[in-house]
Amino acid sequence: MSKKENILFTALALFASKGYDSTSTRQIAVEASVSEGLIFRHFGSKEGLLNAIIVHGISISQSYIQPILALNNPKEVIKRSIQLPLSVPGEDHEFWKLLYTLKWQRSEYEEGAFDSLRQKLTHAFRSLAYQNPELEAQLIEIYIDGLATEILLRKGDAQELTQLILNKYEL
Amino acid sequence: MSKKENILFTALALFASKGYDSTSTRQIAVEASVSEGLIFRHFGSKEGLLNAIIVHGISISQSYIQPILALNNPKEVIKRSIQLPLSVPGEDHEFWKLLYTLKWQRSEYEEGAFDSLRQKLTHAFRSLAYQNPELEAQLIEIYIDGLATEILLRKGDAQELTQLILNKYEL
DNA sequence: GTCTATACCAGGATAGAC
DNA sequence: GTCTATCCTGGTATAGAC
Repeated sequence: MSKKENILFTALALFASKGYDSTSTRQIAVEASVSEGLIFRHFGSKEGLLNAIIVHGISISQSYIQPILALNNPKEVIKRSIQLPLSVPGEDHEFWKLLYTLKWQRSEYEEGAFDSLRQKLTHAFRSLAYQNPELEAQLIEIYIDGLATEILLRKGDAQELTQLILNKYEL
Repeated sequence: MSKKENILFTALALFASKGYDSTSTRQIAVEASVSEGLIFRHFGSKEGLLNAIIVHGISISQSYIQPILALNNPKEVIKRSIQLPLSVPGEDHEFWKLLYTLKWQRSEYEEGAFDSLRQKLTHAFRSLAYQNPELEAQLIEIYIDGLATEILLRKGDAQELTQLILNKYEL
């Protein structure tokens, strides 16, 4: 791993656990075993470092949204969407925790990452003749957020909860 | 309004909009038109100020949870719980936004405010003979969080979404 | 690409007068 | 209770050498 990557992943871990503002570049440098100056050489500013993390994370997250977008069976789309939080690998949890934190802290980061998924869900509900496909899709997003909160914040096992929700849709 | 209260409400507004860490005591002092020293006289530290805000807010929030705890009809308990986010008066929105932000930022603040409500909901579902009352109660909490997010963060009108959820329980 | 040294500012907090 | 003035630390960021 290059020092640049090293800085990026160290910063991600610290931002996720203590928050962006209360993590100092000093600390990132120490934990990553690099000089503080190097952070600024590579990323320009602390904010630049944060952006690099987001960009990297978004591209990773596409990798588990893409497969759902490719599905044809509407029931399968709904099912896989609900299972999404459970299917995110542990190594990506830090990134998602950071993103959820930022969402509340700095509205700029309210994520468009899920826009395409919402559209897909809307279509799925429409083809299943639900009365209000848009709202139903929004509700699935609420489930995703809720399950993510359970997993990321309370470190709970969301398996049962996921199953309960799937049952409600007879999936 | 005393200067002390003035500091408290000004800080609440700033913390809610920009986050705790990136709001300086300097700024609070300016916006509240008091000297910076006064903040520390009254609250000891910036952290102390935050605590005062939380304590004040928690006591307010009891005022809309209490009425639900007093209900006897289980269906009514569920209904009113789901309507909770919609029923929170606009003037309390800032406080809730702050609390949701802190929840992700500093786990200490993961709120026990709703513990009693969760118990009440569990009983309600049990008396309605639901298979898994605990999980069902947890799901209602997810609805509450989701609706709160819609209202507080996206400033959306959660009326339709609330109705959709109520329909699912035939309420 | 990387480190060392350092500038410079803003943060929280305190002292002392009124 | 309140203000003014001030301290000190630690934050981000830059310069210059290797």
